[in-house]
Amino acid sequence: MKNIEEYCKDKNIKLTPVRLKVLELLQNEKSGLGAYRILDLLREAGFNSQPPVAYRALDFLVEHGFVHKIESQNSFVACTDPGVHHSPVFMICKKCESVSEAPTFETASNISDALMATGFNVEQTIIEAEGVCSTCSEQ
Amino acid sequence: MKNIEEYCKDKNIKLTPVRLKVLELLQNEKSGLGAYRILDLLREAGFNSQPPVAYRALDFLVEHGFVHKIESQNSFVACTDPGVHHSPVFMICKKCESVSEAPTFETASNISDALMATGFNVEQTIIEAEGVCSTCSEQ
DNA sequence: AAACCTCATGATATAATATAACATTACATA
DNA sequence: TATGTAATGTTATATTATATCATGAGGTTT
Repeated sequence: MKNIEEYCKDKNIKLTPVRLKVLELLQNEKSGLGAYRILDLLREAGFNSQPPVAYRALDFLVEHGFVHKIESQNSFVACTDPGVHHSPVFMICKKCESVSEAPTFETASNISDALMATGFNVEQTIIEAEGVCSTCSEQ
Repeated sequence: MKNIEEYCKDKNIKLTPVRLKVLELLQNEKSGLGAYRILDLLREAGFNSQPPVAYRALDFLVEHGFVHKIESQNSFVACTDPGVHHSPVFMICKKCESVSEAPTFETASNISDALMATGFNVEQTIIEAEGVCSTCSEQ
């Protein structure tokens, strides 16, 4: 959170009440949350609950790297390393539904390198692994 | 196509007219097609055009690896190497909108290895790179 | 202070993507 | 023929996302 507050101050952008609330909701969850789930939770917390409210907050948070979208789920998770530019790799557990961001491996950027070598100019990568997390595997 | 026909014969599964048509539509496209675009094209070709028709055909084709879903676009592309099990890596061009399947790099499976080493049991990976293709870069 | 600008929010409607559920058909084979 | 299974037909609806226009809140300029 301190990273985020500093980042906002530096860039002169505003973490308004809705935005902050959405960020907190995501930070309290191990799974990804869909926009309409977030909307429900916002309503419970006394916020206005029309879809654009949630989507605008999410757009803002994603744009600034505070939140990531999980494309294979149409869901959102809080970034575990906000303010630091990175190419996230997600591990999605089929059993407990947790979504965790893997520590950035060299191999992630190796993919970009390999693609770049074929002439394709990579700007962004989306990497999501589905499987079973270590905790669930042990059981 | 020969691969696909053999595969179907071997596994005793049926490439019915709608399924074949959807596959052909995708094979003729460099971009990903959305389900409702496919639905329109099916209608033009004289097929029944209710959403489940397209989604069922797509489910079948994806299940058997003849088609891949591009998660970041909610679109579908024909597989360039059907019948051969692989973890595809897609290159999505922002300019011409082409979607191409990268030749399978070792680095792709390296990601799995790296994640496995952390204790996460990978079953499937989704890897999509957004950027500019070599053709568009040259211009 | 008044006028103005910009960004954020409010509010309504609708677009785009996807599936549930149940009825019907087609074809293999017992 | 009857019976089972997979595929298709059909209707309705769920889920995800955006367009559009109106209003408000807070600065900056005049």
